[in-house]
Amino acid sequence: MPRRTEIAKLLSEKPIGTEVKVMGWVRSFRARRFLILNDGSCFQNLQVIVDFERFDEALLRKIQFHACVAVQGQLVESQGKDQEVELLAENIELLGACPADEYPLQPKRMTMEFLREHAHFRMRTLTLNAVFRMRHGLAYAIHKYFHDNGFYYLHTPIITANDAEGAGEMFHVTTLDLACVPKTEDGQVDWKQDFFERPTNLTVSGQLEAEIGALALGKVYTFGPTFRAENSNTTRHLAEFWMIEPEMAFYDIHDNQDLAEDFVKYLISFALKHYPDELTFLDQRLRNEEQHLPKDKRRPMGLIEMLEFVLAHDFVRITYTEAIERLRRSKPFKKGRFQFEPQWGADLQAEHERYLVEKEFKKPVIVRDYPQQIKAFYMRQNDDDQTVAAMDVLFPYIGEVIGGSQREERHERLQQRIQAMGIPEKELWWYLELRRFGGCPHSGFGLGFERMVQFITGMGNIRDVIPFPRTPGNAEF
RNA sequence: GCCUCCAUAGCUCAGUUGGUUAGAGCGGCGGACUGUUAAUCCGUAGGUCCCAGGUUCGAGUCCUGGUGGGGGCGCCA
Repeated sequence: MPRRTEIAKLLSEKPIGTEVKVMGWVRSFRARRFLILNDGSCFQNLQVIVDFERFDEALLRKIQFHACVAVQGQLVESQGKDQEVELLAENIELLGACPADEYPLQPKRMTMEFLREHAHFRMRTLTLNAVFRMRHGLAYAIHKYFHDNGFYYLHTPIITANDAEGAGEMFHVTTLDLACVPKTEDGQVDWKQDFFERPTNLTVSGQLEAEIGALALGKVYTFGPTFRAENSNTTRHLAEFWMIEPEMAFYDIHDNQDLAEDFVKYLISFALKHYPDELTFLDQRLRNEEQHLPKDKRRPMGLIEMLEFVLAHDFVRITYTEAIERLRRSKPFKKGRFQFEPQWGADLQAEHERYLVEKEFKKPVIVRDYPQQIKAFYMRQNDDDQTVAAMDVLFPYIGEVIGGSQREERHERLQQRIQAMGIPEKELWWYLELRRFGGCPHSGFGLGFERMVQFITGMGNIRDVIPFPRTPGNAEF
């Protein structure tokens, strides 16, 4: 009895004439003769030829959609045209039945909304299968890119007492009994009795801690879960998402932009090179989806074509001030099509970003030097005293994929900003000390992992590129 | 948080100005078929029309409230 072989190995090595054993889930069983198996080792399936007269009728009946079977037999050259090799079944064993009259999934098109309600089965579908293989590949590519470029992977804390980052609403972390919260004499919550003896939260960013790393190791990056308790209901937001945050000593805002562009392009080229089967499928899927849309709502390019296009062109780099000028000269503004007026001092709205990326330049755009009043306290003030060295990388369809900045390394300036913005200075004592003791110019950015996966897979909703999405009111799986 | 749309068979949907017994395709189940690739063909079962209330002679259809979900905006990554 041969040992089990993974389908990926059979399809790449094609040991024709040998006796093999595979295990996998049934994708389809046509004419009681053609059994299509997938074992997750690759996106491709293996076709098994079943001579039904040689097998027990009761067994054949149980070979249903997504049932799990083990098949032993000889690998031969295929007579059909869509595969090179196939397996002639000599022995079939049912590992796990999947009664079709009760199983919610069906071998047909299902909506993403329906699949989300069956999240424990959904990655068995072709689309989610392709997405999560890609997600893995990109996670690997991220580590590889940074490792190959001399970065160190820094693990920043998930539980933090830092309340000053200002990146968003936070989830509280406590072991206190919520039904009976201990109070101090003046009626406040007595945090001294909590686990950490102070209020703590789930992190909204590892950036401030990454800066500690950068000022010792030179180039570091974080890659971990991040939490935002915002009541955001969009196709681009999650309450729990994964963020990549490189932080580099001696990098200014231009070095930062160079890195961001090179990094993102590396991820795209990695996907194109290593996941052609998945991308071809996702490309076709997107075409099929868009057939239901009116022509003007469809994407101008297919998925793969768009990825190649992004790789082939330099990202546009403009200042915020220039972006506002261009927006005010634009057709949609003159025709009153914008809901919000582009105005110096106000943040760019989603409609403005979309116009710049999809209409004006038709490629990714990096906007830098934003007004300081709309950006975070730690961003470095420019010499004009009005703007800060912030940058956002804007992509078609998903908008802001990266936000970053050169950090304010001058102690007095940073302290002034913290005071001006009313942030409790006491909590940031260690952050300020980084500027007093051996500080240096440094920069970094945050990339939303799921948004990148969304862009590369063409998925419209961010909930379909993370296995177990956390959104307001939803934590079932 | 704001705005908006949707909820009919297991799934995707149709259902006319309110009218009698609620439909299709796919899937399921039963059968035929030994080279299929979304197989095909024949047959068959399957419904609390999301929930509660209201208008009406009569509600899947209209109104109010609720629940669940989608999309847009804001916040951001």
